[in-house]
Amino acid sequence: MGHRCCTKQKVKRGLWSPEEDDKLVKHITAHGHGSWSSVPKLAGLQRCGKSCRLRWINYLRPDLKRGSFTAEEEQIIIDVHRILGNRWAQIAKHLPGRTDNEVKNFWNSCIKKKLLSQGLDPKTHNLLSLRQRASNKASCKHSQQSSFTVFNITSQARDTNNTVMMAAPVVTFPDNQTMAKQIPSSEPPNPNAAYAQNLNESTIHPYGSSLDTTIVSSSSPSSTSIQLHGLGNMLYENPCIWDANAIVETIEEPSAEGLQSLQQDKEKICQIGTHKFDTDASFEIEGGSFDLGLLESTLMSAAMYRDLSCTMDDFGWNF
DNA sequence: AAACTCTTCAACCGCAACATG
DNA sequence: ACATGTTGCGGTTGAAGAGTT
Repeated sequence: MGHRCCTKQKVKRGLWSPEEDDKLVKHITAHGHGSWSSVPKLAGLQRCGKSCRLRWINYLRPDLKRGSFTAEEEQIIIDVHRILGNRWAQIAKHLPGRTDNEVKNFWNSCIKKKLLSQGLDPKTHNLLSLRQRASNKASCKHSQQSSFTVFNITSQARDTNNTVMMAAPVVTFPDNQTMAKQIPSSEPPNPNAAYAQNLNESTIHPYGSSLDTTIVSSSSPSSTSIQLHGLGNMLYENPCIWDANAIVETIEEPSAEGLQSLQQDKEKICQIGTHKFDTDASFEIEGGSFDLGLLESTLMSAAMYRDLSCTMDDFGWNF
């Protein structure tokens, strides 16, 4: 069964031969593609227009970048995917010379596995529950890591005096300290309302991190304030993480040594270089210097993965 | 060396949105 | 308003090559 556009004609399918490529390139270079449905006839090809279009876009276009993806490109894909999900065409727009098909294939063959091996759900970028991770581990040959990054902030931020630029540390926890608990969802039906509510009210717990992060203001689209609290909230009052898909699991009370270690982490985070922040300090993240890595760990994974596609479109990705 | 399994990625499929008459 | 054609997209398939037994 061929495409609807070419059911009347006899068309060739499958891989393209160099001769066919040559015909297509010559035709489009000389005349442009115009209406794709007319291209096969004009170019002397026994293909349907759809197939010609695909071949040109994914393989023959002169502006295509060939070869493996760089680490930088990979990071862009991960970051943008975290926000947009499987919108390959949108993601590809952030990678000059790459096609949606290429990005999709790279995701499915490489990045997906990499995230799984790090204990992250490739759909949501949240941490997998213990059960999910266990089942994944059984099928993943390369998941021998004893710890993984759960909170990776690379953004620049200013302290309350608006003077000090900081780079927050990466905080990792060993596997045996990872736990997840689902907050019972009483989600309003309107995703925009849910998003607004999350931004304005909800407390986000970067799972496994010693930071308790609260969005305290979102009045301006170009800036977001994030407040850092102490550990106690997370560990005792609301020991939980937003995770729409997670299986509910019990959180064990931390041991005395664990608490001490967490307190040390807390102090480390508040002590950046020579500058010491109050543990309840607020940091304002400017839109211009807002790194996707921050988005990753705070806003998105926690608040937005509830099918907020309409909100995503309004996000205005202007790199 | 042969058989089998796994991985990659080009190409296909079906659907939705849009354009045109 | 409707029918038809075109374009673009995301999910899926399967051939080919690489790796393993």
